[in-house]
Amino acid sequence: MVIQTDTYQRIVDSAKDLMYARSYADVGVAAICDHARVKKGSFYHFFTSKQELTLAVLDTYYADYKNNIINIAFSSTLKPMERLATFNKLVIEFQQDIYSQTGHIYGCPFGNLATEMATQDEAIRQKIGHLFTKLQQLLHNTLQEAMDNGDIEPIDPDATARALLAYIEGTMMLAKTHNDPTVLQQLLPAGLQIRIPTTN
Amino acid sequence: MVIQTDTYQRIVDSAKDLMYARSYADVGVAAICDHARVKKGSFYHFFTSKQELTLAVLDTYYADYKNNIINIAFSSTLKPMERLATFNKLVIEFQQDIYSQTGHIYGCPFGNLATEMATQDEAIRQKIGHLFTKLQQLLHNTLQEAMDNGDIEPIDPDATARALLAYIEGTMMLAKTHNDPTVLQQLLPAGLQIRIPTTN
DNA sequence: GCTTGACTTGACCGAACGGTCAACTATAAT
DNA sequence: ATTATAGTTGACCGTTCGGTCAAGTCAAGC
Repeated sequence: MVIQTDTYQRIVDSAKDLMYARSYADVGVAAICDHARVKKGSFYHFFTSKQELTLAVLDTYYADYKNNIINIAFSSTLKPMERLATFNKLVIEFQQDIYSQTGHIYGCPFGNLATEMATQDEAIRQKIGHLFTKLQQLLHNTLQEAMDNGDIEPIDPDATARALLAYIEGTMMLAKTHNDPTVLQQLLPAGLQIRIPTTN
Repeated sequence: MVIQTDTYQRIVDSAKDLMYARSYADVGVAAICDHARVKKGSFYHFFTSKQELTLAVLDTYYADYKNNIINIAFSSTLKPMERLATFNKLVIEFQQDIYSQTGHIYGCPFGNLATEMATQDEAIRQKIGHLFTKLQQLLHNTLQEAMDNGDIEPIDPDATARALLAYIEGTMMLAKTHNDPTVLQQLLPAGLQIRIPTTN
């Protein structure tokens, strides 16, 4: 027999929205079930635990992120450094939209969950670690291409990619803390200037 | 009558340690009371709510931070950019110590709490926002002094200070997510190269 | 020595937590 | 038409949550 209902996805989608708006701990299984119009017993037919759901939520976060931001910004029709600028633009627009609708800056869904759960749940921490590594590789490849094209001076592309990721995440966190989208507008574009030179 | 016991401080200290190691939501009032060897009724003699305690905890976080890191690194006996390098060194040592003792990178106590609570609790969000602003001003003054001394080229000291703070916080978050102190060693020193030029 | 008020104690509250389960319905495959 | 199983339902579990409260202890101030 094949899957025949959309219950699984409704649960994941509800959890994704609720946990992003609030936090892992603040969103209970009951609240997720209510939002998804699903009974708790049905929830535990699809998931063995809240943790397992959260791992599935992370996949959906990433799929959304890839469809709505990565695939557009990191298009091969753009020059490498233009991709990074487009990425910044899309991130700012996304956060600005949420801010207009909710009055709150939500920040990065991966960063939020990692910060809350890293010392508590090893599986969740590792999963987010892998996702960050994938983002880092994307930035690395882009910087490498910019170097190869002579668009930027020679740098350490790996260290610079990690630094850029750290800068993006830190900017998101500051914007969330100040609940102010202009923080993103003022800081994110400057990230393109970050360079870590090769150490010889 | 004057305060005659150390109960208040035992509660704050316990909450500080537990919340830093775990999270706001994962540390209940009962756990804090157990750790502080205090009964719950006594807790509510000193605090009207868990939120009020958390605001007090933030003050203690900051006092510790100032005593152990800021006052040492930002000593006027050091040249401006040396202060930032010393700050990096002390932060790395602090996180490395915790990692050696617990096997976990805890990250920044302010960033952790802000990320978890910013959309949930306005008072906590604002308090951390103010603390970040204070740190930003410290960085600003240091960069300004470096500029005035001619140690660095002219930049936008305010934007650069905010960018540096974002970079530090993002680095802490990545190190926590990868649970790896070497992330700090590799990334933090490069933060001193961050420059945001003045926009004319 | 008595009063005052800071502090402590332990029992208690309703609500919410994550999770379980037996019974039931509906549907796909034979 | 029957069977097997995917999916649903609602009641229920023990535990913990943040918070309350009446009663009691204890020491400082008069």
